Amino acid sequence: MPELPEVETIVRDLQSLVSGARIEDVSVVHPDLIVGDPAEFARAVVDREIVGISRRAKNIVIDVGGDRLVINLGMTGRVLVVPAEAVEPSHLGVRFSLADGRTILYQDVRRFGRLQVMDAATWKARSGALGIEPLSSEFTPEHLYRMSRGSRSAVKVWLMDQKRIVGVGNIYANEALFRARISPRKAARRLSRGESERLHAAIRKVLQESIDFRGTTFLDYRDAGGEKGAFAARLRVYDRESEPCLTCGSAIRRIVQAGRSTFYCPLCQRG
DNA sequence: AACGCGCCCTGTCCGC
DNA sequence: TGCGGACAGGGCGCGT
Repeated sequence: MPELPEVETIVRDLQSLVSGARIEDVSVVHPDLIVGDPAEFARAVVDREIVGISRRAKNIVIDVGGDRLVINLGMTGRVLVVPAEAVEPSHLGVRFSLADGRTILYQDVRRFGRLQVMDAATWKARSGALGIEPLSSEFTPEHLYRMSRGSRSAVKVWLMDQKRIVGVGNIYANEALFRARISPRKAARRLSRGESERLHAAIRKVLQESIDFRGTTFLDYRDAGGEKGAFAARLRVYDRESEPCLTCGSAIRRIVQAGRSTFYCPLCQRG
């Protein structure tokens, strides 16, 4: 479900809500969500303090005093901070009871998400295998241009590969290509320097704008307080099949690439 | 080695 | 009203 802006929003929420909190108890309701042994997972986080919270790609990374609790939300995962008396939601996966009485809930209807505890060195290696952060200063137009050389994949599919650029999923791949006026079918290696520059700028702009609006709620996404993001109203092509292009009025088209829906304007995004 | 596909799972919506 | 099929912010493991 969540792409970079949604995960970033949750991480910032968690930073203000639970930094410094102590985890007093853990109960794993759905063991299939845990990578590794669930009992070991519970032991590794109980009686630990939440020292820091950060985002890497689409992962929430919680420093529990050396070890890292890494949460990937899959399609429908939510991390919710709730008061002691709160009614628990359906599809509860993991419950973290805090010493102050509040609870952090991991909820996931489809259970595509995963939670894992690992030591800092293991996490460092895992993180190193992921692609570049698109909002970092290391990510430049030149970087995008060079990475795309040699890839025969359609640029839309290429953009979603987390080993290259992280955090861009189906919604923002569609939106960035529309803003850059590039056809989603174009082979990545055929991007010109000018197109690489436009795409680089469009990726950063759409991700940053969405963060400013606390992410896109298409169906399931909620922030750590259970609220929807407001960016859905600002999407220009995603889920707008047959509706008029906001630039030229042409009907937005939907095609399928690598099993995922692609939305684009056939006029604004030619060649 | 890069790339495409099927699969993991539940819920919702649409057409018949 | 019921039922089958398609589809939904992701990612892994497989085959070629």
